[in-house]
Amino acid sequence: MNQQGQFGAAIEETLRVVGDRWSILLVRAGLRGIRRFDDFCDDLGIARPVLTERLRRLVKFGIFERVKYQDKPVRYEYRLTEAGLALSPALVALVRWSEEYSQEVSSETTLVHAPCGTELEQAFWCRSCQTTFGPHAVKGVGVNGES
Amino acid sequence: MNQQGQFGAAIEETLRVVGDRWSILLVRAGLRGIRRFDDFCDDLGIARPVLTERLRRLVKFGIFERVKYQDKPVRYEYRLTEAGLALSPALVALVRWSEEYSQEVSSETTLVHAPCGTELEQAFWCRSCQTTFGPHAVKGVGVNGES
DNA sequence: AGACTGAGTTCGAAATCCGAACTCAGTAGT
DNA sequence: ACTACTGAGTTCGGATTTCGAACTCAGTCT
Repeated sequence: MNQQGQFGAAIEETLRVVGDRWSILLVRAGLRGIRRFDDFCDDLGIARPVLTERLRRLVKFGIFERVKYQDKPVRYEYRLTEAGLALSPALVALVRWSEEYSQEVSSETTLVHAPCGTELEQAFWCRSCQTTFGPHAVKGVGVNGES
Repeated sequence: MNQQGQFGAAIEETLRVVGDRWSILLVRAGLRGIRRFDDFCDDLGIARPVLTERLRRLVKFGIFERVKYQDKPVRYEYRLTEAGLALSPALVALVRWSEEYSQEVSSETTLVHAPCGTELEQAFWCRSCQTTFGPHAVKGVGVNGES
């Protein structure tokens, strides 16, 4: 009871991993260099039991890894894996969206192209055509279409 | 009790809107052409009371609009607004991620550039430099140091 | 009249989330 | 050697969300 269109079941799967209120925030914290349990806790204001469970799950799905960083009292920290870092385009997309469309306050920060400082735009890139294009030109292959 | 880094409070704000288990799925369903209450319900398997509440909130935040499409028995449907459509880069980023990194099954579908059928890549575009670039060249972002 | 549609509501049970306090191993200070 | 402190978690009871199933309500179809 759930036929998927061209966007595929892929998203559902992804959201099963990072689709809750905290996981993406944890990834963002990871990108900001946060690694220790208590720091995640303080930074996000997440309840400890929830943090425990969430980190455990993210480790299981290969987004964070639990690394021992000290022996004396054994202590572990959580680092983003390559897969975790690879979520940054999604984070950036969300930031861009809020800059553009969110009615709320915020957004003192803007994302820019580091070398030149120009505000970045997000686009899809076709290697064959050597062009950028927007969402309307995206199609999913493997399944039958419908508009 | 929550100092945000250079990724800004923007994400938090966005996640306050679409950061639950269903909202992004609803947007995706919207992109697939789904508009009616019962269709969302059947397609996603979401519980009706939750769907009611979620749609209401998404309307409030300008992602969907509630449109009367019939008078006799008054009936409304939900359509994505421009702001809603603008979430698609984020969706695409998530799909791309799952294609690349998700260990689970799935992913018979790949996203392509409609005109030519080439698998798409996602990139940031600098209007000044006329180039595309990846997440590493994004600044204002808190990916300070570390590989 | 009776059955059906479509957009919701209402309900009680089940799963999640929360904050606050506690554990446990080891370290630092006196 | 006693006390205080760290850091990564657990354990608790209570509050919030979610769930599925059944119900409502207006109008239509046969």
